[in-house]
Amino acid sequence: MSQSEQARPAGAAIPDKTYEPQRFEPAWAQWWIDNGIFDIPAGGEMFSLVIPPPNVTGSLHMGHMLEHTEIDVTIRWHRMLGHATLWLPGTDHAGIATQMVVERELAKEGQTRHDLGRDAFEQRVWQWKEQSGGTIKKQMVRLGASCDWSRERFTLDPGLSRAVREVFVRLYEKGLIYRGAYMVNWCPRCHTALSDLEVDRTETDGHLWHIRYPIVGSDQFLTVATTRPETMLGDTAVAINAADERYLHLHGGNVLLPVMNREIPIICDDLADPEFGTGVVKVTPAHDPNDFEAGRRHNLPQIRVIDNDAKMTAETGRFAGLDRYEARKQVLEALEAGGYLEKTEEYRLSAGACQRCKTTVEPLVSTQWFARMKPLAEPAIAAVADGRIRFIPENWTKTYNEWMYNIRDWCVSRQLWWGHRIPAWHCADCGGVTVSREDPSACQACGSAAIAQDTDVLDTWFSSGLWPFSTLGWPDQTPDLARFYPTSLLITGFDILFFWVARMVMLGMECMGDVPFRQVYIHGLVRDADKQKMSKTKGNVIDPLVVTEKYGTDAVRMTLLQGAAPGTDIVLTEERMAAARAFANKIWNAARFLMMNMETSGVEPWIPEGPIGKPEGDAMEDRWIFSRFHRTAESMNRAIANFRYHEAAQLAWGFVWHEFCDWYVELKKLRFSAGSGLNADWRNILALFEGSLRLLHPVMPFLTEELWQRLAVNSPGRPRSIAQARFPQPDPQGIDEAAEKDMDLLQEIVTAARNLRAELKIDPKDQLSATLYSEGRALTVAREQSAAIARFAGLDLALRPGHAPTMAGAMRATPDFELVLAVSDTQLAALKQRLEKEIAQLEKTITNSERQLGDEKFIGRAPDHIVAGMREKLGEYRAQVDKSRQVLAGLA
RNA sequence: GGGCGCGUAGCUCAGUUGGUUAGAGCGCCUGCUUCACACGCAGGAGGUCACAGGUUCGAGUCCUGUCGCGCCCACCA
Repeated sequence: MSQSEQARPAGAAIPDKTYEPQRFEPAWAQWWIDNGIFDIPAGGEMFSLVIPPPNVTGSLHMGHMLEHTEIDVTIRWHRMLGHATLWLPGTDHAGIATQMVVERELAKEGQTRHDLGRDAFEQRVWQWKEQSGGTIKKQMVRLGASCDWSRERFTLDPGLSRAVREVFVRLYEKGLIYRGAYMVNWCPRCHTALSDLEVDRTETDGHLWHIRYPIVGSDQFLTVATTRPETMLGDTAVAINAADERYLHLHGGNVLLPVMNREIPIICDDLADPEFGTGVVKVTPAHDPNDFEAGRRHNLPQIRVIDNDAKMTAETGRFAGLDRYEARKQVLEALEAGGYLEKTEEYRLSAGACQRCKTTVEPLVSTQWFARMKPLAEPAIAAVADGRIRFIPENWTKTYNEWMYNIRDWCVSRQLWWGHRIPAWHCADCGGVTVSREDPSACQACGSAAIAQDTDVLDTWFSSGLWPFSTLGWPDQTPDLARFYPTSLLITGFDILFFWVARMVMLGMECMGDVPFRQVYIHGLVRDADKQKMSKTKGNVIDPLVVTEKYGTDAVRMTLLQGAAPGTDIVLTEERMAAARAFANKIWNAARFLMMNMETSGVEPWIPEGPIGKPEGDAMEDRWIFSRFHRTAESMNRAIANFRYHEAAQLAWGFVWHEFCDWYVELKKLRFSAGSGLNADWRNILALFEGSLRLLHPVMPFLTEELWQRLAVNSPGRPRSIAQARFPQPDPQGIDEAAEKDMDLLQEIVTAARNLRAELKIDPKDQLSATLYSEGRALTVAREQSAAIARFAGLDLALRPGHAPTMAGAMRATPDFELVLAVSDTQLAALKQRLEKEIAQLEKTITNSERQLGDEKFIGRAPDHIVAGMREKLGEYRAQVDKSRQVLAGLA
């Protein structure tokens, strides 16, 4: 017997009194894996999904847990439908993010990556990766993720790196990757270029400075407005609009750049908007994307005035070496001193910040590698347009299209050390570039051996863009690739729709000639009780490990799913988790109760073989619960298929608690008897309970496995795990409308009686006589269920056809029946007394309220809400006293 | 500047193509240690479905507008 076999609970033992998920969840998590429960069968309908690989930057947060729970529900459901189901797990090296984390670690030791050198630093990051990747795997296992760990992948695995290299070379050969000096977003802290997506726009308060540029050969000047005066040092023109008659005569002339004392031309360009500011704009081709374009249109020189550290370059003369913000100050002082500063306005401006380190990015011209996107976007647009890929919720299609239609080239090179090294070699002799699948030994162009590999690495999303096929063995034609690509479904967050989803579609179409997935379900964000996004900096994160330890994994999963309505965010609170734990506890105790009764009845743990159809025998409660079971199964299958997880969770919850436990088990209590053995009652109960566990299994895998194993212990033909059992499918044969109607009547009779008793404040222990009048089916139901009515409603019921002779006080009327309680003299007296006392007290309160509300001083001085509140209360007292008087009158 | 979404019970949210009396969980009130469960049982209060129009036999659900809130995209100094 293996260690994990031993870790299983002891057979059929009746569950302990308290539900303590911590005692069995970790054991089952490990047992599933050790026993190959998630192994994929050789044949059958295929269902595949690749995980959105978490970054190896640390551990998993609630967003991951939500995502993994949704994935796991879908995966377990498909597995239980008998499909060959693959959930491929893995992690992303997350270039810039991980490098930053490790650099921070180094900083604590007073070191930089440069102190270590590239190789040693990479080793260091690998160490970190091993640790973080291990933590992530451990967490996923603990959360019950039913993935196939034998297929676990990492974006820097040799196989995946080969795929990256293959794609890079292919795209390069097709002219879809090029290298050149263009305007990029540069992070002066991370020291790397960034793609547009990696720049967050944030609005800040700033200024708009109006600067006078003297016109050469005149005593006039042109006033330009800028938010970044320090860049003027690199101006190589000023622009006016060709349609702007105010300045048109100046076209072709020059202005003298203040401070720098350089003559620069006045050009006509649409860059200048006559409506904005003065209608004249300075042109700094080296430091602004628009100016860069304008500069190319007019062949303007680019003067680099800010370097990679965001310090001023030698080009700026006396400002050289200054930080960009210090330079701004000093440039402004110089302008002021020279009388060039016309005015300063308050201005709201948006600046780009590095997504990772929040440093303000510097737009500058830099030689980088770019991927041409338009040709890749076209097939990606078509794939969605013609329905080969479907977004759920559908409106994400629009967002996707919007981005695809306006796509711009993608800067794929990063000046980092952690990532896939760009497979390009530069020749020291001829300057030629050799891009190759195999490491070259000589320059392709001139044959020189003096070549060195490009020092840049690729954007981390380049490799994750290949994830759906690189993980399956591509570029080799592996059996997995043939079997599982295209994948069936992707479940991910909208925050990486462009970063990842869009790129997977483009690269999948390009490399595989087919879509990477057929459906994309976009889930919401996990928020805290104040609807705030969870973030480490805000300190409002709920740690999955902490709450799963506290409430149990099943309860947290249930809570997440209950909130997971498509298109909405998930508000996660501890109250909800506590409620979900109560639900788990309820099931636990139902199982405990059943097993205790099985013992006294002499019933061995047992689960039926084959699907659930109709009940044995013709007891109403059996026919009813089977019917409700099939309807629930039908709805749940549909809900999960349509990603309506909240609905699936609610259906399971409502059925198990409010139908199975509240009514069915209560009704069955009337039929338990010692030594009865495995009779029809038990076979029906156990079939339904076991079926309910299967319904619930995708949502609450641990609890259901734990209880199922206890029930299934002596059933030889069973699967090893409930995870391998079939998910319940509705059987029309089991639908019984007559039983449902009868049950409705029984519930109405019982509820009416309970309601009356509560209203008349009759002691729950008092058994009452009552008469039920009806012209229909209610009499039959009441006769057949008289034992249940006696127990649930405390009524000894007499049955009469027709209607009640008088409208007595203790009566409840429905369209189907009238129920009249016989209240005995002593009860009546007690009731009268209680009512009279209540009325007297109420009248006293009412008198006091009326006196106070009649006092003008009080009305005048007391705050309005107090007065209003008191008036409202008075109304309530009056209504209550009226009701009590009526009841009293009815009883008299 | 474009695009998307939200505003339903005290709180957090469901309510898929418009259809009989708008639901859940929590919270609140009342009563119950009923032999599985007080992480429980039973009963109850609480909603002009943001506002104003419109379409319809019928609107929380569709249309228009207003107000409030959030998110995404965008090269205007």
